[in-house]
Amino acid sequence: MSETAETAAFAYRPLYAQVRENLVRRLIDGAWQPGQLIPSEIDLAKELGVSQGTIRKALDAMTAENLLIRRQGRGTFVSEPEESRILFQFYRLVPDSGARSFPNSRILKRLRETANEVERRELKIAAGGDVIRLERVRTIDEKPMIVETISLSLKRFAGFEDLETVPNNVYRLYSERWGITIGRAGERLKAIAASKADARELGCPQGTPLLEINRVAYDLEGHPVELRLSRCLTDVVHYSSDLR
Amino acid sequence: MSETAETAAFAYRPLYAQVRENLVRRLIDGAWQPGQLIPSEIDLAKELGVSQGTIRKALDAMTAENLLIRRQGRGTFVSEPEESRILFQFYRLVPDSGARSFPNSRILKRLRETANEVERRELKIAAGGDVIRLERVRTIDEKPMIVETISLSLKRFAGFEDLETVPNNVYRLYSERWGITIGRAGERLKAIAASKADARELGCPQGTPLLEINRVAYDLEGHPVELRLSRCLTDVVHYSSDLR
DNA sequence: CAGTGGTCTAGACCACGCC
DNA sequence: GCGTGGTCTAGACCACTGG
Repeated sequence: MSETAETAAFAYRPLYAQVRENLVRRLIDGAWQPGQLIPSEIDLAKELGVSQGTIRKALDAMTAENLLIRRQGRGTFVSEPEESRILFQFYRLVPDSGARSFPNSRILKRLRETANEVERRELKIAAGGDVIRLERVRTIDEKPMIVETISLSLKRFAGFEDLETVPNNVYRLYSERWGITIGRAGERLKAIAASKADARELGCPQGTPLLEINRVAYDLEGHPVELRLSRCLTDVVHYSSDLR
Repeated sequence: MSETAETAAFAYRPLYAQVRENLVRRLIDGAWQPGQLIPSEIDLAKELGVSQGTIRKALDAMTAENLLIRRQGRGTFVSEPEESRILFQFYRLVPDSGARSFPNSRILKRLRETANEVERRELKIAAGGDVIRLERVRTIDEKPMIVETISLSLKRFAGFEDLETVPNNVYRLYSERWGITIGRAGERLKAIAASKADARELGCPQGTPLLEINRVAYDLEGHPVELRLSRCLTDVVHYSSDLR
């Protein structure tokens, strides 16, 4: 561990940051699987030759990033994408009533296409590269609420075409089938008018104001993985955002 | 400090949490003013009779909440509401180009009214209580982009009626004039159609899709302070949200 | 150079979960 | 009772700032 600090005199990096990088690498490489109990602080400290306090600082940082979950008396676990906390981490549309419910999905289309300009730019796909384009409608209490298009690089998600079904929780699918964990996402929101096609799927008049959510999701290494364009009816739900 | 821990056997609270509470109180009471250099870790440790590490943990927590700014070699300072970091903390509308610019404001109305039902509920105002209602248009590069209504409890903001002018940055005004610091805010977003009045102010056709932002802002004690309803044209700007 | 916050260590004790 | 993470302490050294 410490050799790195000594040889890297050009750019000083704290020990705990190096430890964190080492441990995140284990998640990326799949050495530590979602749900798994990882070694105790003391064992990790012995293994890496640093103090327990330094290990703790790295683990605390990863916990703050939702990569790990610590349970006093039990141990430290790798976060699972199906946990409700993670489930809602990337899903900010909530009913006005406040009760958080998760939508169901119905797939409209699943196509393999050549990546368009936006997809090439956002997903860093080379010219001529292919994408999987997934169109689906999401319903809350049977009522269509969201129509969305999901784009994935076929290079990154080899074999997506051959899947029999696409589950509701695709982030869990990414994790289980391709070992890709979504670490963070950025969303850009606008208000738009419903197109003819959107209106048909959502059962609303053409031109109805919709909330457009343009999401790019990134893996643990910070590479863009998924592009998602959602159009949402917001008559009985809203997008919730906390500023602090 | 420690007496609290001993007498409060019913509900254990870590020392650093008690220290944090003690220090936040100094901000609320105005003993520590925005921009001020606060005592060093060592001095605080001596004063409160705890170790430097415990002080550090409290200060780090407050730094994470944007209440303090720590500068290695210089000291720890109280955050100022006019700093650009804080300025953009509560302002998530950015030009599609990415260059972050701050809008100007033009006041349309400033009224004293009896609080309506929504204001009473969100701002915890008793029946019959009064509010200041502020209507303004915000422009980016001279172009009207946002029309918004700000509601404040008159009880909390005594003398607001008598102000000669209302500045663009009202959070700084709250801080300087009434010693109220906004600590966090919650926003609920919807897509709506422009009303006749909104359309006139924004120079767009009636029915144009607008992004509606419903914000409740809270002070350091967690009490609601400001209610704000914004309607935004999102043709050249978008609302930016980071999920992690 | 002195003083500040930032890192790292070592060790003690506490609260919690499980057997 | 034992092992886990959580808290608290004390002290050393490093990196940065300003006079």
